[in-house]
Amino acid sequence: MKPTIYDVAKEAKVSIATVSKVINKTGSISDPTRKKVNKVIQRLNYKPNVVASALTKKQTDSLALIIPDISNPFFSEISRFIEDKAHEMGLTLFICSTDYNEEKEKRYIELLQSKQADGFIIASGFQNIHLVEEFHQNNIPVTLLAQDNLTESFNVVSVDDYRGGFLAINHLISLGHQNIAVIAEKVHSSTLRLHAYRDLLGMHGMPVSEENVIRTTASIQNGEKAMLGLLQKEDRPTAVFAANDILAVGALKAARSLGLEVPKDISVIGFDNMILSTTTVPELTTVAQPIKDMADKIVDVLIRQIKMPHLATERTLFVPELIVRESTAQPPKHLKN
Amino acid sequence: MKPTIYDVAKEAKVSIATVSKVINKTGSISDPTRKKVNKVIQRLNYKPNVVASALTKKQTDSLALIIPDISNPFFSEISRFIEDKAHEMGLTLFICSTDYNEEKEKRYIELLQSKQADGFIIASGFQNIHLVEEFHQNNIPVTLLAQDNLTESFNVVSVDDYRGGFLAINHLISLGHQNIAVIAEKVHSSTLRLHAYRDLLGMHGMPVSEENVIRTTASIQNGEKAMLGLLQKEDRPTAVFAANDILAVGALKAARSLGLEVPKDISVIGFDNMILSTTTVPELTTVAQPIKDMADKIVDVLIRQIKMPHLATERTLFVPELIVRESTAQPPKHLKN
DNA sequence: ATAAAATGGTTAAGCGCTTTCCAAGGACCT
DNA sequence: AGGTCCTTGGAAAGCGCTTAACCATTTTAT
Repeated sequence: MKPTIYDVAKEAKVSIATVSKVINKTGSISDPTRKKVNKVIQRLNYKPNVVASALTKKQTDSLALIIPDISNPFFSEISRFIEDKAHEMGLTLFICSTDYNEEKEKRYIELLQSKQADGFIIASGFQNIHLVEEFHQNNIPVTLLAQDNLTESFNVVSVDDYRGGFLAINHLISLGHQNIAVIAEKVHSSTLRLHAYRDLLGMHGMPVSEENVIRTTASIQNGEKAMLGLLQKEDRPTAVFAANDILAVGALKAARSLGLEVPKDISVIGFDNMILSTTTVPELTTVAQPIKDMADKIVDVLIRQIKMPHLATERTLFVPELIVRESTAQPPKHLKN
Repeated sequence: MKPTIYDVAKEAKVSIATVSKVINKTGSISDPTRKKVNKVIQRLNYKPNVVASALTKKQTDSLALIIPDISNPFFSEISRFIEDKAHEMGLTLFICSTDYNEEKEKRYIELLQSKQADGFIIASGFQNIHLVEEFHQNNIPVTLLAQDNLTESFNVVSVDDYRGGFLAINHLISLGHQNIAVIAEKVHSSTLRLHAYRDLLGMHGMPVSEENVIRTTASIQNGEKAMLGLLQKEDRPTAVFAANDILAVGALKAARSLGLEVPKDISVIGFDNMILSTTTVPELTTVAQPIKDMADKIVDVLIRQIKMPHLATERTLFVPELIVRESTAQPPKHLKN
């Protein structure tokens, strides 16, 4: 049998209270007894049962991270940073992939409530925001990641999506593009990126043709399909802004399959700056999110909320950065006016 | 306050034992009382505290998955399948990234033992196998993933790495390549792939030059660096087998940076068939592991071991498959003999 | 009709910890 | 010498659940 605190206490000839206190460095314990207890702990290879301690402390020192899909590189990269930060703060992480599926969202959230997670991080792409609103009523700490919801007062940390969209479109416009299309996910953050597109085109007196904005879900195939549609149009765009790199990679593939050269014939810009964006040919111009900073911040915010539940909510927006690589250039000459 | 089983019992005017039994569908409870209890559970929005139940049952219904890095696409893809399967079996998963770092390995394993994980999955890339051996002594269920260790009798599920290497090299040889190099990770599975290389070259009477085998760790940069070295040699290989796709992508980049065309000037073959391998130009010829099957199998094996600790250990090797895409071709004419 | 078994539910112990409260003893002061 | 304070450690309650043991009915078998 695994040794328990009782075994340690008996061997060390002290009470279990004392053992508990030396483990947790609480109370006041003299040096000799502390050493004696520690020696026994070593000898028995005793490991405290944190399930038991969680039950008494009503606190599990674990967080839940709810994302659409860990196999999506954007989420796996950010998850990694969140894991590191959480671990650094002495917390463990449950990572759950919900596939943009409300059913799964519900199941996982109930499960993790049962598991007594101390707090929840809900990432972009979460469908049923009502589920999250229930957290508020039950006073469960939540913070939203890259999902800037304005209807309720959640703590959120995100990139400034509008600004990111602005950066991307502005880059294309300043290269001389007049006919710019967008392929965007059907999630809130992409909608914000899209707003920047519309606003900026408006500011430059360019018409926004609805044919030029495609809404889809993130996958290489969908990016490909969307791009194919765009390229078959009569008045084909000279540049496309894909609202994430996955979609952009699909767009690149589509262009290539039609024999079009990027960026000579058409420019493509992505968003997120995932590893993917350096493995393509040409390498992808994109907008980078400071995901490490975001990861650190979100666990800080969540911990703060756990410790001090009644603090004001806070929204943190990080500023994105344009990364110019090889996939954008001036539009083809004959198309310029 | 969150409702407990006592609240439900009081409201339903039954004992907590009865409530427990209807929740767990154990014992024999009449239909009327069951309905009555369930109604109260609904009304109070009661969620059983699984921390408490874990303490009494001495079982947490959770597994630990120890991998080097969740942000590596190979691991994030397979983690996703493992998560799905575990969840399907009613288990949750702790995923931990150890960065090939013995320090972190140790910390995480102790942590997860404290958390009372019911079983452990140790993935390829785990450095300190002694840590795992301790599991055996403590009777903690472990199974090894894609890490075919022969020194101890662990349960393992893996791809047949030797056969995979064989497939890759055989493909290159049958295309006519005589001068084949290898870039391999410094992990056991890659070593097996390397054995196939040596054996096959031997069988065909080709000399194995040690200059042609590079050992490194998995990253795009390392692949690039290794390839650069290979290409600067006098007697440059006409084909290279990268023991995983990450390395292969690096190799592709290196070739391109030197103005070499793949596969016209040099062939590259990868291993793993990650999404990455379809996003490159040219698309990567590679060896696919059936990771979904492997994922399903490994949780089955682990669960079996948890339930029946004294069953014989079992090693399951899945057979890999060659996926021919665009990055391999016959060697350049002037180099053939 | 009576014994045996099945049914439906309760009581109570215990899982391995944390933490509050208390007591004993020593140091220090008046 | 007696009182006060501080330090160190222990006793015991309780966290929310499961489950063995038990009891009282009711059903079934003989």
